[in-house]
Amino acid sequence: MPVELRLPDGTVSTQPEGVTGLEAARAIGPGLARAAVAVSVDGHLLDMDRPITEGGNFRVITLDSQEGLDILRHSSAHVLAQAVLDLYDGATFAIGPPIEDGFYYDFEVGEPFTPDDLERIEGRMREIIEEDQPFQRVVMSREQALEVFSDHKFKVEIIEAVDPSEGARGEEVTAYRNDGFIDLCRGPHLPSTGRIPAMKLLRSSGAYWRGDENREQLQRIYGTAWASSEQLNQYLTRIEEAEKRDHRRLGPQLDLYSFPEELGSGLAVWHPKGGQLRKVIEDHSRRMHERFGFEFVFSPHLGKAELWETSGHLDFYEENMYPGMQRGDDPEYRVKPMNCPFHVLVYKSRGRSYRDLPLRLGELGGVYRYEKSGVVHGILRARGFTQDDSHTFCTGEQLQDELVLHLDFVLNWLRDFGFTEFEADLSTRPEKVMGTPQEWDLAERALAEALVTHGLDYRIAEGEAVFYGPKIDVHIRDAIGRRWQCSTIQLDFNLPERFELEYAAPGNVTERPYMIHCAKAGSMERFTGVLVEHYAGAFPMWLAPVQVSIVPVADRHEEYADQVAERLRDAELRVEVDKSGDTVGDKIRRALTDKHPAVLVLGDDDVAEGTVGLRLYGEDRDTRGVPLIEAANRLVEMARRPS
RNA sequence: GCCGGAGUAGCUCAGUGGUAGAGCAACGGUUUCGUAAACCGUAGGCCAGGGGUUCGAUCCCCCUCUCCGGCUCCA
Repeated sequence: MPVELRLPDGTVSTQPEGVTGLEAARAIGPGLARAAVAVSVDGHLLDMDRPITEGGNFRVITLDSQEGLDILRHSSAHVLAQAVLDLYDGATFAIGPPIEDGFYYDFEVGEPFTPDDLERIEGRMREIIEEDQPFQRVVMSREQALEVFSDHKFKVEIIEAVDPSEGARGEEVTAYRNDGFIDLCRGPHLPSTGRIPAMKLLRSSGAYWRGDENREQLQRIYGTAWASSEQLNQYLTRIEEAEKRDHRRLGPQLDLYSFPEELGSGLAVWHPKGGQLRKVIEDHSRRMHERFGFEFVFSPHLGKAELWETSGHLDFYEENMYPGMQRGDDPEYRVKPMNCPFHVLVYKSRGRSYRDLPLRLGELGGVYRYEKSGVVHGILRARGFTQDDSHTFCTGEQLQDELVLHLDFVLNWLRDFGFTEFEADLSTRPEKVMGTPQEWDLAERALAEALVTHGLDYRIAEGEAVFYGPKIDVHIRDAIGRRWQCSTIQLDFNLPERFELEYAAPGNVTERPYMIHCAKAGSMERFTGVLVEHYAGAFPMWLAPVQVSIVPVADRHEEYADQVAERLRDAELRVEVDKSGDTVGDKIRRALTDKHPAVLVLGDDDVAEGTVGLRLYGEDRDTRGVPLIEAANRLVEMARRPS
């Protein structure tokens, strides 16, 4: 019986039963058939030489699509494993999936790989690609597979983990063979190794088997593969560009902050320009908090260990806390890793009535967490940082509206800083929890509704919530498409319980309030670091530490430059006058490399006419003879902060 | 915390088992200049820290600290 293949344009291609993907593609066009790496029937990907037995929606997969690239990278990972097994006696292999922009493969070998090893392996891979070995799909029983892979313990573990209850297929295992190499794999693969157009190994590192730090540490090799060497080069350039945005490089370069070795790992000092930047961000945070009905509180950096026992942090968070400190017979104290217990104490400072609720308490609170030494990463992951933290106490009836308000706050906040793409995760109940199933249902539903109210796309992270309540994490995409987690809205059934929080409900019934933790920027340090990378250091004018650089052409223009500066400072602009003895070109170059949004060049004509030469960052031309008033108005307009 | 790599002037980097080098920045002088680097000069170093091997260590070995790439974790 012939199979009917519905092409993406709606036409139907009727083919004999058992037609291969390659033949079907050829029927559409020989060029397409040459470019094809796999076909898709009703969403199922098949190798080019697999017979098609049932019709459906048919697509030819080429390297122009993400699916095609995934196949390319998966096949590249196989070639990587093949090369490693060829070159290293006793090496065994674990898993090797395609990932964003590339692939990796995990190995167990005697010695970790060195950069020289990578070169050798890449050389062997090129030979395999040159030999154009066909990938052959092999179907075998579990028993056969266990036999074939008996020397490879990780493969055996994978085969044994295949759930036989998954219908008839559960007893079958597929693998792909090329030359003497065979690897377990669902496929599909490229028709042959020669179909890998461009590939490069990037680095090696350690990685735990199954991501479990208690299990074997394997050696992972990362690589990338692309449809052409142009695309590969573009990708490598993109990596370089991303490196130039690195906040650890740009921050010190722009004199924002630094990480003195004497200070300690994960700790930064903020320089005046970084301080200015943070002040603008934090001022905006305070204004927004007030606008959304939050009240500011302050709390100390440490508190009695007993407080952290009551809050439960010493049970579930101690490994992230700095050790206790104690003097003589005084009680032990702990530096705070979170602000919540303090805000709870504010709540408890007097009896509360339903009329007090919702009570929204906010603080830019400095916290300290003992991060594992391998994870600190500039100001994106520090040991001391400042949360724009808030804790809202409300009744059950208020919960829904409060969540909507918090999410509204978060999104407004992020938009003000130029982020437009958001993705949310809704983390739901894990196995062990505080709170009743009814409470969790209520809370998860309330969070989901808040997300829907804002028309925000979200993913449900099943079972990923912490034990004390479900939460929403909001992720942003930056200018070059990277995803960052900043904001979080977290419900808490635990602390109100542990601290026995209460309020008097109407009719003088005692009730327990709900509690919502919320961070908008997350940490001021991380958020600032993300902004540095997002804008590559060239901040929008309202954020820029120096908004206007004034460049007098010669010494005799300095007096006028001071006058202009004063005029602009009166208009609340942040202005610097460059009085170094350097040439005009040099001074302009410095202002531009420091990424100042505006440069005013002042010479004889300007002194005579009361004008300025205006040059804006990102524009490679300048405008001469702009009247000072006009320039000032324009700059003030550009520097306006989001209201 | 784990695996690997690295640490030389403020920054970017050369360098060698035998007294430490460049460019930029800094400082001094000359230049006073109209849109991305004027010229001359000066100074700057416990070669991350500590131990060892050696006649001699910045270089070789060990430990510690810090950073980088990952894993795990995460604001």
